[in-house]
Amino acid sequence: MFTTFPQTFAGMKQVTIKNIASQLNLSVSTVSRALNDHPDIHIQTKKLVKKAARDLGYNPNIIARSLKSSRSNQIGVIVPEIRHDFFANAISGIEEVAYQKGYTIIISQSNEQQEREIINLNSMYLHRVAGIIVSVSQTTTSSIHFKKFLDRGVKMVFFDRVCEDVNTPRVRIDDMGSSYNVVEYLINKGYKKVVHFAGPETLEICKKRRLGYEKALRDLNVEYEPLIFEGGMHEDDGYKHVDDLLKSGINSCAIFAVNDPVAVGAIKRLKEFHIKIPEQIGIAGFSNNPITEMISPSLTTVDQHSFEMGKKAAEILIDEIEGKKNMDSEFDIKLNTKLIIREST
Amino acid sequence: MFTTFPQTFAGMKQVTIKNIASQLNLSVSTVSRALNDHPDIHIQTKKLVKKAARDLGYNPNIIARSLKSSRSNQIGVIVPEIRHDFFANAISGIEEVAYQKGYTIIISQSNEQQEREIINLNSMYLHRVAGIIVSVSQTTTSSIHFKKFLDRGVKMVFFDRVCEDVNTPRVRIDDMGSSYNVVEYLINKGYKKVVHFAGPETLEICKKRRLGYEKALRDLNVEYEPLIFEGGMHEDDGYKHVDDLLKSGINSCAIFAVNDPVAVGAIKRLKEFHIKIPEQIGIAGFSNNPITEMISPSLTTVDQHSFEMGKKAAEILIDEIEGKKNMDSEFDIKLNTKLIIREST
DNA sequence: TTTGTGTCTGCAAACATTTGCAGGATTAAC
DNA sequence: GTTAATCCTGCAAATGTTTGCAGACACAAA
Repeated sequence: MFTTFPQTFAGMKQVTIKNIASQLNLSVSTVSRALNDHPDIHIQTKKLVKKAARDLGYNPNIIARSLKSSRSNQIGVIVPEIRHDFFANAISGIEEVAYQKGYTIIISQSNEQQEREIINLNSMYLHRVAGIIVSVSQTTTSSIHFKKFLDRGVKMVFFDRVCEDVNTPRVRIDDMGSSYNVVEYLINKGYKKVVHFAGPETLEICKKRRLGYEKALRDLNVEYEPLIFEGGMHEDDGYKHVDDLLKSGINSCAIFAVNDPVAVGAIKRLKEFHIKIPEQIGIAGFSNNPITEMISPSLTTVDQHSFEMGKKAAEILIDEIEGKKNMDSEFDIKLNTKLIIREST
Repeated sequence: MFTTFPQTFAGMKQVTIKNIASQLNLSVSTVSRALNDHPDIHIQTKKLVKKAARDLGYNPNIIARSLKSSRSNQIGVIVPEIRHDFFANAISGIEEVAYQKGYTIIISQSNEQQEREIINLNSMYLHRVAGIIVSVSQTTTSSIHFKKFLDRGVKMVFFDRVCEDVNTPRVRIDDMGSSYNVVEYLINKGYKKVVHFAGPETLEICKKRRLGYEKALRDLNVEYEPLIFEGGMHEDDGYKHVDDLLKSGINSCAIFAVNDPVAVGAIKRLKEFHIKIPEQIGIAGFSNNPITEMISPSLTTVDQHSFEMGKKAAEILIDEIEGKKNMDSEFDIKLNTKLIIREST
């Protein structure tokens, strides 16, 4: 008889505002207003209604509510792949602030496919999400699908992998500056030559990191040409690049890899050749994946504060949704990164 | 004039079934039926309606639809922490099959707090999700909140961290059998003693792993008592356990850790003592986190197929939602695990 | 008595859909 | 000419809320 929860059973009809109304001999509108603390309603009535609502186990029907208001409290999140450490952390951050502010997140992954990005975007639009947070896929070449929904008034915020030619708030790191710092550090550390294992040029972040590398070499007046090995962003890419590097006759230098997996692949291959790290060849990655701390030698890398990035993106979006003019929202936010120096350099 | 998308602009009213109806001089019901391929509607009418829908850029209002049908195509997912590698992978798997079958996932994390689990559960219920996939939090001691919603007819599937006293499909690994295998392997490998770094007893999976350890020792007729160090599931726990282990006078054995982080913590500490792994002390973990492959020495562990686990859970839930009697759904699915042998043993 | 003011409540429409029921039209069978 | 059958379409209710407008009531001021 005395359970914590109202008496319910399978198939039981949901308790609506109507039930409360009839039980109390009030109209639905009065009940609705009472529950929403409308000033027109007598305080006594409010108390009465609220008590009845509690007793009956009333729960507002969110669906009906968003039908009426044509807006939901859901925030859409589209990322390339949930399982990637960086995105998993960012999502965690997003969920965290969404939860605090009373929003719910709905997630989908593009699997790096533009086509799927479009489908997901559309599905979220149909669900009348209050806003969407996106990190674009690697194969996304056009921004027309984003513009389409922006034109329809959908609030959108990009993070990390942003879409350059679309006018929305963006949250990312200063890729160029961060990679500049890494290269500068490597040079100061005494490495006579620094090569770069780059990612695909199509990804803005890869381009930026490469530019930072080049700029650092220029600024610091090193006497050699930039040497870049371009490839993907996975372990095998780094693994293969090492072969190419050694074949090119270089056997003493520092490697700056576009991200941690590539750096890890490189370390593996270097170890197979029994090359001494960091003495003979030093190596630095990018992202501060958990792996980097565990691997031997542990890897110098750049922390991107993925969790905070997610939080920031969510904060901006929600401010925008709620009409709070966030000063940040007009900008391109560049979060600080942190160079983490470990054994590999 | 010739864009890929229908002409729309900010604030533009959504195109409804009503618009199509009035444009074609049909009733809304006819249009609705035509779009849903109802047999009552003339084929010509259908074509007409569908063309008009395309031309006007009509999109069904999912909200209105689920208000009417009081069901959505959303699947709720509640996990302890999104950022944990295991859960991130499982979520990826869930999203993958959900996407294939036309569902959308909404995610929230309990942060290992029962209270938050309840709130999330409730929020999902209010959103009228079609079903919920759960991995329970560490601090969840009661199952009353799950029962509450099950009683209300909410479909639910548990994975990995299941709730024992609740009657729903479960997907998990055979923790006991898997840990049995690990211990058996360690003994066969020649380790004279195998100790266990256990997790909190409150977590079913930890209990099971411990039982597997104990059973293996019993079955294989080893002459020593089980030696268990109980603690949390993080790196520091493993780190500290090593101190306790050495203090107890043991300096040659194999360690079977409840999960990879604990094992990794142990490796770190062992290395600080310059203890030889695997010669002097061997060590095995559980989960096959990416770290385990990278760390030196690389860690023997058990692969849980997290991605597949997510997929399986989603498949079962969707079958249940759609009323397809999946044979599995009455069972406790135990996915195969795979012992991955690496340098640490 | 009328007018005004303030406080509280209800009617009914609106949101976009789906669907049971009924009815109109056409054709075929008796 | 009646009856039945088939095919197509529309009316109206229903889903659970919110909200503009109007009405009811009480009480005070003119």
